[in-house]
Amino acid sequence: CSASTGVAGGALPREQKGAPAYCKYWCQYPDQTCIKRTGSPRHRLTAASPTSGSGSGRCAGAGVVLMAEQEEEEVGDGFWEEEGEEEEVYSPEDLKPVAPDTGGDESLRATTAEPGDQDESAKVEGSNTAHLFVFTNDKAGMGKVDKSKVNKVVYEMSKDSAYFAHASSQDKKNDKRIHDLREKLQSLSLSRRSSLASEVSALEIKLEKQRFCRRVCVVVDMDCYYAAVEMRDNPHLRDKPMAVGGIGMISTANYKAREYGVRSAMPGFIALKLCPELIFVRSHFDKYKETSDRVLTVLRQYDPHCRMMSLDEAYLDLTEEVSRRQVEETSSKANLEGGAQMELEEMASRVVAELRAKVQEASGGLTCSAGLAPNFRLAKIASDVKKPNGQCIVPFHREAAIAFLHSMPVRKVGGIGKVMEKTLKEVFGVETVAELFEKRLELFHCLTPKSSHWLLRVALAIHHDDEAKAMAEWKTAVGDGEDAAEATSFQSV
DNA sequence: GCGGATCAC
DNA sequence: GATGGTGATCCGC
Repeated sequence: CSASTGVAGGALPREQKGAPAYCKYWCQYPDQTCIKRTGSPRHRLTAASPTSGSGSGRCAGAGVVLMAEQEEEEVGDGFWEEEGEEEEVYSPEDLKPVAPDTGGDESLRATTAEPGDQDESAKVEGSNTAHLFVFTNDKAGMGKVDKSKVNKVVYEMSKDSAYFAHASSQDKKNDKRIHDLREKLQSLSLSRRSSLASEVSALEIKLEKQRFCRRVCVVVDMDCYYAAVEMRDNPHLRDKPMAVGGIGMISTANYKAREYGVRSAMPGFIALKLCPELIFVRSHFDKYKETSDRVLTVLRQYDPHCRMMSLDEAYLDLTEEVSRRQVEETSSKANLEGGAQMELEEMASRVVAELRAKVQEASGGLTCSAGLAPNFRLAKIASDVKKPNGQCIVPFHREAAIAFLHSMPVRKVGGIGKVMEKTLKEVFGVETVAELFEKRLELFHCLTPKSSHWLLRVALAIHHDDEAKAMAEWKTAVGDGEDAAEATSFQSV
């Protein structure tokens, strides 16, 4: 899971969407196993300048708002833990606590309310800087960490550096964009709003037709992978705070280290300040690769086309495997009783639990976490929910998918990074996906059509290309009879 | 097509 | 003292 790669061994970016078919980096799988299955392009979103009419086409001025379109991984590591097999069927209550900014840190609770001008005023020395760092967003397994304390240390160690100066200057530019967007937002008239309302609702209906809920998408993510491999090979490291990487940058930290707030993508010298007894281990990519290959062998038994996104993360489509087992189960049970088919959720969970056990065996005891959902965007997010060594399933119907996603902070969505997170929060007051949906008219007013469309799909828990294709395949596989009628019933609102 | 920005790992 | 390296994509020019 986590692993930022820079440090030792030299620069090893993970494979991204839309990459060439042959991954020339760490995961050298010539047969394309290392690229993501759905190569949808990212796009970047721009705010229309207040002066230029938004409408179609170009808009001069203003800046970038976001990039998007992918079901990318949260860098979510979990902490190392050998026991505690967990399995989770998602239900709304369970996820409530996951919601946005529950953990302390009032400093981040910014100036959302008044859309006026507090441009330069907010120079309150260090109070508001956590968002400048990638590694300050919350991660699995760091619940007990005193975030404000960590943020303070990070700030103290950084404030005079060139890095910080650069980050601040970038942030300032973004503040300007935020300011422009706020102005744009204020220009939203009632009549404009009502025309947007009909436009957007028509779009929702169209998107809804792309929904397909019967695909079993699974994201498997190894728990703090590099650190886990190192601890497997050096068991005495297990009860000590340890990080893979160096003084410059940390790839992965074990759970002991995370108790101190140490995490991936954090510079080692800051980590050392947070945890003076931290042990640094240099990375051994050959071992990670070798173990990863063994894991891949297991995964291919379940989906021969499974894709490794990196050494520690894989995307599988288990639709066929689960369906096959359902049939098996039904026919064997039919001899005894009337044999109702086992629920899709139940069978999928069972298959994934089995898969994870095999992964653990094949990797010499490493644990992984998994997310199951009707599309990969959701599965990716779900894979982080029960980390470490657990799995989370989003039931295969529309309401569950939406409820699950709506409970999430927008930052959990692949493609929304720290810049977009701040923009959404400060311009629209949006922190969760539910709020994203509530503010869809405002978004359509202020952002480019492309941006708004993408965000609407996110808010509806639809992953378009992905699902449309899967649905088409499913329909043909199933034939055109009544089953096809059933297929359409799944997409109905 | 380039430069800048964002996101991902 | 000090904050990785790389690919992909998109926008504005």
